[in-house]
Amino acid sequence: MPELPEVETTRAGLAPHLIGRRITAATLRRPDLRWPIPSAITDVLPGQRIADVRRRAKYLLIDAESGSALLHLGMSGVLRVLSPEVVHGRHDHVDLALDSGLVLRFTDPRRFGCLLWQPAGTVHPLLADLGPEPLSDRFDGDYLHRLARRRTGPVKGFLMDQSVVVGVGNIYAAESLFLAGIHPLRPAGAIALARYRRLAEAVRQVLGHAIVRGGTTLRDFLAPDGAPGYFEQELQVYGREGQSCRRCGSGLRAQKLGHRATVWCPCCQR
DNA sequence: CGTATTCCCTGCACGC
DNA sequence: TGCGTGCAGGGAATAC
Repeated sequence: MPELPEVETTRAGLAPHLIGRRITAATLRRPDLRWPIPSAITDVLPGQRIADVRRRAKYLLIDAESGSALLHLGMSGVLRVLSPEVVHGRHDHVDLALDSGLVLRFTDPRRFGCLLWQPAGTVHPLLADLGPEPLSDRFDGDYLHRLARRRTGPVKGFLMDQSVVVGVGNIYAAESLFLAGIHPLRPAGAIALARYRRLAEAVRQVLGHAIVRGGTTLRDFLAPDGAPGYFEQELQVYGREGQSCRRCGSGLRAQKLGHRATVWCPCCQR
């Protein structure tokens, strides 16, 4: 389940294969993923050179001359650079052929991902209202504290709101709150500045560490080179319901928040 | 505006 | 062995 570190890992893995290459063809094996794939992908993109591969939030942008292909991996999306001789499977929905002779293949069994088009000089609506990058200078405890003022909902949901800060999904929200010692159900507006400073630092630390580790592998995420990440071995609370806290030994508690599993340590998180 | 809920989709783990 | 059920989850859309 790609969150920001997995997307960043994918970006870094793809970039050397893509930057400077020309796209020679686009093959769609179905017309849509989460949304219809725009005609520009087959009509405009082929023939263009890739200038850069960027990430914004959990989106990947493949910058070509007249615009960018905008990709989201959703829950189960994988991008790989392969020899075109590799036989495609049932969920290999899109191939972008490169002048290197290789293909960029987008696989997504659950089809929560998307492939869209952002014309040069425009910002796609999906990117228009996103919050700051968690690893940028715009994100810190003062910023979180200011934004949380009128929020009465649980801090976990606040932290996962992509208009507040991008890239923090269910796994890293749980881990960051554990590291900061904050109870995930505490109302966002009822947390002091000092604790938000701690939380912002925890988010940076957890995400930064996960990127270094190559992303968390759960179920169906693989990095572009096929090497699984192994951050999951270091998870403190996520997926550990009923087990004991690695720090204090207390039994970890769990509850549904919205539709998301939420796990915390009743002793370490207040 | 903020908050809670629903929905999209498939593969897998589970129980009988 | 096979079937049904529940679950996983990003985030847009919807309803208050």
